[in-house]
Amino acid sequence: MPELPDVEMFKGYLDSTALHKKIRKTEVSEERILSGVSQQMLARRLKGSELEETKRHGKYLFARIRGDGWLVLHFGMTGELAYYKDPHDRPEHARMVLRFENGYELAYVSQRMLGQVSITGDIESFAAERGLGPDALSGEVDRERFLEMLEGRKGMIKPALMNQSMIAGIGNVYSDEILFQAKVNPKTPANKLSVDEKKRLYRVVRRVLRTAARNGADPEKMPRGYILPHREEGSKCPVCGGKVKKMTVSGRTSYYCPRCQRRP
DNA sequence: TTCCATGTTCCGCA
DNA sequence: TTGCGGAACATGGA
Repeated sequence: MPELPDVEMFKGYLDSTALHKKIRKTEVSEERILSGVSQQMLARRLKGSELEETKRHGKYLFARIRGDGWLVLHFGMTGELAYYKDPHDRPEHARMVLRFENGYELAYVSQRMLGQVSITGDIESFAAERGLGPDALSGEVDRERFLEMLEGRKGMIKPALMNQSMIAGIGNVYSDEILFQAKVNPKTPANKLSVDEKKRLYRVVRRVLRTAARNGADPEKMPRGYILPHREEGSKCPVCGGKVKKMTVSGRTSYYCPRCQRRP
């Protein structure tokens, strides 16, 4: 699930639940999810402290630990957060649990464990180490910068949009939505896009991500005319009524409308 | 039983 | 150098 809009939703969730709560205990049931920090170190850093604010960069969520540093959460393909009062409600795949003084728990849930939890002193240097480009919704990515990024790229537009070192935050599902809204075929070489198409893509990237974030990244709440709720081969295109098709683009399943998104 | 899945990373190759 | 395809990671549902 977690692309930029989903992580934005997790951010709001953490903000409205676990912020400013004193941490009594940290439990990690799967050490594999930790990256660059031991269970003991993590527990020591968090104990008696609280999470004070959150930031998001691409698909990463950062929670500032009172005192020093940031807790880093990345959700992989199946991650999410859960805050609950009764430990019996602890989700099955809770890999890390913060237990607060008030008795509540915040769980980092990850069925497939493709995500990671770590600690960093500084978000900018963390992003630089991971080779993350600017966040797709940040002011850093203005139209000019976006056009420059696509300059000279010979590869297909879809993997370019999903390339986290170019822009951070767009994944498989939302790249499909963006290309559908912009009426661009996913396999179009980036350098074959007209200037108009590139400008349109820029506008659409922001509009789609903002809209999805505002609607809690819930496919059912997307505006009419979005392909997201129709990610199924043979499903009806919400714009032209034609059939949605499935194809593989650089190893990922893509849904698109051949009529609305013609090859150049 | 086999295939597939909203992410990332690494390798081989063009 | 850039970018693509495939594999790997790990788990479970259709």
